[in-house]
Amino acid sequence: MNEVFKALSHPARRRMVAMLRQGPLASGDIAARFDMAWPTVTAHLAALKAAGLVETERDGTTVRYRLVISAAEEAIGFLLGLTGADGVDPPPGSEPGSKEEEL
Amino acid sequence: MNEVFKALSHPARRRMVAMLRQGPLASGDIAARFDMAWPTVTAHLAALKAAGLVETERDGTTVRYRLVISAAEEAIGFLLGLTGADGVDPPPGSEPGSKEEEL
DNA sequence: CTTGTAATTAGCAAATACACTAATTAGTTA
DNA sequence: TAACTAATTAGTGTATTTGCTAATTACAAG
Repeated sequence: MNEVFKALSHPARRRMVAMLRQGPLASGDIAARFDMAWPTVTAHLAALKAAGLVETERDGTTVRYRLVISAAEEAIGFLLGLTGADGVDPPPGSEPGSKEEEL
Repeated sequence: MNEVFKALSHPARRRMVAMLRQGPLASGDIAARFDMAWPTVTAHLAALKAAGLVETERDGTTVRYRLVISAAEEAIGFLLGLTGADGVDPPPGSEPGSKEEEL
């Protein structure tokens, strides 16, 4: 959960995640859409991967990155808890018996 | 939006936000629940305030912090876009005419 | 106006995060 | 094996973040 929020704390990484919503992309295709060096992009992708937000698949020499929705849903769970949306567990400590994985 | 995600990228700040869900709290009351120096807590609260996630109100010598839900909803909007939830704007670039405030 | 409590600001050190270039690995093809 | 493309890893410099202690501001009461 912490890794997820940390990963989403950088605008470039949020852009990457948004891009991948439309479907998997090769590392180089992603890098081409950013105004930074490819290795920098690789590092950002590695952060997303460490957070579980993306998965990779190798196809020949290219590596394709795919979005993993379930990881993003952790973050949604936390935020929806804040809004008081019904049917969602309140944040830890606010009520007995919460999952305590969060924060 | 960026400030919001950056603010939520630290576990202590997420805890603070979660605590405030139950209602406003004085700076000192918040600090007392953390294992760090009060000025450090003040700095975290300042980050939350800069992100628009909390507001302050002075009452005598005490300063009370209150959660601002609407700021958190920005982040929710981004994340819900990722999940493909219906009725939510897709992330910028994925479709023409999106608001472009995000990322 | 002095004292006491609440809270923030200043100033600093240590740790993280970011971006770059150069070097390296992985895989394909001649 | 040599050459070429795709991608990552290494190494480095700088900037930001995080936490601390000490000093300061803001109010209320005596």
